[in-house]
Amino acid sequence: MKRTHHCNELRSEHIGQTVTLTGWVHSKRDLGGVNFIDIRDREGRTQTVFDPQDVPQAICDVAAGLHSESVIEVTGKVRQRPAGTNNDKIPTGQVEVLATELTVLNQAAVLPFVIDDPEVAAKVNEEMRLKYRYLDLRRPEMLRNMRLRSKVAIATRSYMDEQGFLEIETPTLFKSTPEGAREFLVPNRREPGTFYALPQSPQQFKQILMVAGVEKYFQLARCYRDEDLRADRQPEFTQVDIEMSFIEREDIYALIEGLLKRVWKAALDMDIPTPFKRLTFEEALNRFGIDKPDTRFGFELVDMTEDFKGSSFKVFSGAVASGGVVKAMNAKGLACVTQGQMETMTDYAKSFGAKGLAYIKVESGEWKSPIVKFFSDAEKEALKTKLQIEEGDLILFAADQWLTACEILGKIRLYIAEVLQKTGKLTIDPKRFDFLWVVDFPLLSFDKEQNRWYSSHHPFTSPVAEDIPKLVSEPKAVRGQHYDIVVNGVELGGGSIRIHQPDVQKTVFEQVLQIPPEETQSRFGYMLEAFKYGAPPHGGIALGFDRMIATLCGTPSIRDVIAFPKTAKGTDLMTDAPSVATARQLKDLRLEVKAAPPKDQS
RNA sequence: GGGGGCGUAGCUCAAUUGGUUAGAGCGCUGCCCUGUCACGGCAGAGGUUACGGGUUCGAGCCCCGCCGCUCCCGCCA
Repeated sequence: MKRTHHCNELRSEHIGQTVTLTGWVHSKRDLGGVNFIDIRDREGRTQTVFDPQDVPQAICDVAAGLHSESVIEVTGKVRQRPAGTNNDKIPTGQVEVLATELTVLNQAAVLPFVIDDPEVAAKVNEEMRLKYRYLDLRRPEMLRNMRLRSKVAIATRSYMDEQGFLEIETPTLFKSTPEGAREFLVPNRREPGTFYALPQSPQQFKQILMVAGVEKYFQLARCYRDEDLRADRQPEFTQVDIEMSFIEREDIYALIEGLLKRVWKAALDMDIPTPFKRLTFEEALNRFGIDKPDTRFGFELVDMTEDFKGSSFKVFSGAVASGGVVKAMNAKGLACVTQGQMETMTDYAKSFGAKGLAYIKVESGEWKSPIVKFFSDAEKEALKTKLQIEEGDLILFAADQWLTACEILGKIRLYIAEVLQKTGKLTIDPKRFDFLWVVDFPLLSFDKEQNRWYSSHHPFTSPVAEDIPKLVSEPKAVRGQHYDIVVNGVELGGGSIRIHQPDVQKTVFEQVLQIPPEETQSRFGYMLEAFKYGAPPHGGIALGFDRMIATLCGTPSIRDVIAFPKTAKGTDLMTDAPSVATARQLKDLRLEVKAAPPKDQS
């Protein structure tokens, strides 16, 4: 190509030069005689002029017939724009290119949707944007996201390299380990009836790399999980996967704080303060009702258990009597909620397992509530003091087992913040990033349905050393050496110090998680084996790369930061994947499909 | 697996309580226009109201089903 400059390059100092630009027809203004065409490439845009007084009519005619988004090559002389016609909106607005030659490299058909007007384009249905992803990605907003993603990937690599880490790739055709997330299976043609699985993460390989003496590993790893999707979940996604040997939790905190500092600087030119705050799991739940608190606004939860344990309001005292708690939250200034909004909130709370949502509205100096008549003066006084109740407040309650009560109010807290933001009563600075570590998670959680303990994080998480004796006798009390990194209520990542002693690992698998020994052997035998031959103490972390980019870009959906994302049902609207396999393919794999073929949709 | 929202012209949206020929802006086509940059002006084309049933004298609107997109719960060690 003869391109001499990109479309965001020409300035006054180029006046007089003959240049060639290539790019897309961004917009066209045909004034009957003179014709202006803004040519755009990924860097920006430049105005070109087709004036019949200066160029042959034939060229002007071709220019006049161009559709938006056609690809052209324009050669001409850079000149100062006539006085009063500068365009301050674009950096090249001082000059224009007087075209002398025009080549149409690709005449574009009429577009399915406009992409030159950012406001209109931003409203286009996502279905349309996904089907014509190549058009959507041409929008400057999307291009910016892709650029930022690239910058962050490179900053990550350079930081990790400086810290002495090796970037090592691990297989994506892996062994099926049917625990945790559902896996994508890949049939093995060489031995029909056997399957690979796509890894949910490189967890086991990175630990093996530690046994292999790598000491410091990282990878921008693609991970696959066949679970239902959300705005922040895709069936395939990218993790910044990290593992180190001979370290403790503090080493990981310092490493990641340094990495995020570098990333925020590279992406947003922001200096984020370190070290980050730390919250225990218990404190996070107690104050915010969630293990990934958004600390950019108040409405913290308050414990009222002691004050209501003897209450004549049986819903509260009953909950305490059966080992539960009473939690309250002051939604400052929200007494104005309508009955309808209150019902919506109650339904919302019920969807998380609440039996109801008790409340007090403080209006005209009065406590308006169906339950306040059951409260003693002492109870009212306790509420007033602990919750700092004032005129116009709305108090919400949850009385249940500790975790449930906290989580219900935690969800309501987020819901309220969202409502207040929409109505403009709460403003959060978009440039504010509240980082924090959540630590001291319980190693195990109990599954009531299956009547057994399962790993809160994963079965390789090391218990806090002094808790190891309690593994079998008192599983509930064992703390894990697990940590999560959280920003603005988004779980950016999590990790742990791992178990490196085969006997402890075996105890966890067989005695705590009660996986039968033969199953342990077939699924994790190679790890237990590897740990026999000199496994260093090690630990690591994985950061959700897509979520991190989405946070940096200020978008709630990771689809906006993935070039070719899938829909909520896991389909690719551009290529129409997944699709049926041919009879020949199935025969090779010795697979028979029993499901009815999908219905054609119109 | 469950719940909510949406689906009307190429795009974004209207369409009173179920009532005449389903409208607007942008885009598109044609004509006019020599300094625009969201250029402007005139004219025009464009609809199986996602799809399939039903109720009704009459359905974009009500009911049932179905497909797609989306948000949430479950799920995501």
